Amino acid sequence: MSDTANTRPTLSAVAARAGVSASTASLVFSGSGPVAEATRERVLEAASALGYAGPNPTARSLRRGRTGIVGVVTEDRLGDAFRDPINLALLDGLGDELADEGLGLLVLPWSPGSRADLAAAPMDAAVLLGCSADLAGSVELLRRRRIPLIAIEAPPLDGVVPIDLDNADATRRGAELLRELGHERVALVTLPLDIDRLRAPLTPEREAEATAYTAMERIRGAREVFPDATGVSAGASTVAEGYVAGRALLDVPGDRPTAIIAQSDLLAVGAIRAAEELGLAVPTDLSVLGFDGARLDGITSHVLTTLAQPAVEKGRAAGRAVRASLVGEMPAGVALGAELRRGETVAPPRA
Amino acid sequence: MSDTANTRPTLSAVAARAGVSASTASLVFSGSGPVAEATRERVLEAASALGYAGPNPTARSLRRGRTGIVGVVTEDRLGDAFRDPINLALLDGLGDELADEGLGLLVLPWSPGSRADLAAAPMDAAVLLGCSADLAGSVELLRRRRIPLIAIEAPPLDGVVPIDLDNADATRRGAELLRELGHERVALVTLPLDIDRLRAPLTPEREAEATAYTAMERIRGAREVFPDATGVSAGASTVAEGYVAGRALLDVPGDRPTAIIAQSDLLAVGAIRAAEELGLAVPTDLSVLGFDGARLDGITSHVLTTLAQPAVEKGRAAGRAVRASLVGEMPAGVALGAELRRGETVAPPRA
DNA sequence: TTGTAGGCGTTATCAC
DNA sequence: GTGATAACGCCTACAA
Repeated sequence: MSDTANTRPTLSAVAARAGVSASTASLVFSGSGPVAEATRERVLEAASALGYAGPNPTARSLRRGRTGIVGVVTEDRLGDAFRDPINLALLDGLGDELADEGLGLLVLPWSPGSRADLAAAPMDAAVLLGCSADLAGSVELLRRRRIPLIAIEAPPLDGVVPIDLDNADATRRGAELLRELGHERVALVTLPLDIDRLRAPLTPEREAEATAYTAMERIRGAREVFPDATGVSAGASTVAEGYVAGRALLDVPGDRPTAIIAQSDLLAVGAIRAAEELGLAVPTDLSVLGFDGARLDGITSHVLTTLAQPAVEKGRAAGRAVRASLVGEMPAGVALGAELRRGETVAPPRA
Repeated sequence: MSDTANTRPTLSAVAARAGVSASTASLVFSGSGPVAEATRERVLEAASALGYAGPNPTARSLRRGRTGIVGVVTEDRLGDAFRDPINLALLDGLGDELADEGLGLLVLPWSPGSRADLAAAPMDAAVLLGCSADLAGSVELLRRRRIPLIAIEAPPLDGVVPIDLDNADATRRGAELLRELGHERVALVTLPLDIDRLRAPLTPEREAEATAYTAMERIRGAREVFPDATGVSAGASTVAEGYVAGRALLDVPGDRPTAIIAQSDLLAVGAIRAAEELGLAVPTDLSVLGFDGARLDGITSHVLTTLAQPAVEKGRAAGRAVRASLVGEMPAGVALGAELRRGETVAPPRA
């Protein structure tokens, strides 16, 4: 048994066995330079004899100054971040765009529960996903590392490339539709306002302390049309939470809202279920507006009237920005738009 | 402006500025060794003056022989792999278990569409996720790299630590329940049989060439009770696919099956919808058995009779196996069991 | 076409 | 407590 049996073979071991120098062997594997056919074969033979699996990625990274890894920072536990269909679509787009470059995704949860060590994670660039103001700390850290930063729907941050959605404007357009139909009492079901994800009525105090950028932008857009609109914040973007929120808004004495602006389609579906359980027909007794426009497997509902966002394209745009920043460019930010898609869940209020 | 303005500062730059040696500065950051308080402060001061963000992760990895990264190899595009609630739960468990150790997850899709470069990805261990026989090639590669391998529900592979579920036995127990109730014509709706994910009737030929281990094990378990059972394979584990499969099985002339064994809850829900659309009541006209037992947000259905599997625990077990293998142990495999959970979707066949 | 030399940024070891 | 030295495994000028 040879003495190299137990330790990973190195390039020089292979070179030695093949009777060439390490640099020549290196050329065989990197392909960046001419090597005589005979030499190449001897090297490959030595490699397979030794069980050499190719250059050590870490050493190569150090030498080249590139890891081939892109970090994806999420504000949830892994599973939760990926439970949102919009994030999944985004991930598809991002993954596609990066896979071509041989870049891998390193998932970095940055939530109160478990937070990855952003200081120690090897990466060439990072995409900030469920962005809120709470991210400021992590951004600071990554910036010191001089890691190019791409943020999806985040408040403007110095030196961070924004991939934005017109959350406020899109919501405003949706709200205008409701107003044109004659609605006046409109309630909101929002995404979580911060990492505490408290499920509770909106209050000026809570809004003042909110950190979730997307949620706040959508609220802002709604208020441009219905300045006094209030409502409840959900604990997550799920049908179950939408249902709870819907009950809270609809199962009340006195005047109910005639329309609900939900900040995601899942929340909208939940609200609709709450309404129907209370004997309210959608859209005759209650109009419901959603947000996202992603296909929801297995969740039956009316055809939602919703603000459809280009989620896959968001991911692609982020991927392109990552690639640009890796070749030293400072990529321009991207602003994407959501589109009002007319379904069957809004109508004039009952006379 | 100093001449170090444009390049990432290094540990020795910091050391130089603080007037100490690199090794001493290193101790300040790694904390592994005694450093005089005054020295420490001077070093930290120099670091912040230079904008040093801590030791370069790649260099550290090279030196320490550890990257702090665990690869997760999936057989789908990212988005698709994470669309399955079972995988999400598993990821939660795995992430939890690894986060404590400061280990990050590097997602490596290994599908015909986009396959990560398993030879070049830095990692200390890998978890094989949507495992099928097609993985053999990638396993071979990773094994040559001497990377500890943990496989979730995979066919036995030399040197790979298995985290198994009793797919065959659990399905058999479910099938036995159906037989005891008096069912004789039982049809299967299976998970995809291979990476082609063809949606089509089961045939001996297709089964012979199938590579998806979990699907085949569950088929095997069903056949222990209903040796002649046949059915259709779905193109994915979704309600939509379950619906299509259900139509194919139920919307036929002649004797319909009186029971369906679906290989996931999503498929089961789809099959139930197909049945009801055809005017068949569940469970009176048709019994449906699911698999998984995960909570499905927003997907309303009967309370499923299903084989509930410990998905989070699967992830945790994999995480523990990873940790063990990183300290040089060869972890024992783990065998987990699914439990028959009686819901309201099975009943005796109509007389 | 091949080899030599040097360094990527750290940290472990061992002296002092 | 601190510092010199070497090594982790590879790649790339440059020289031969």
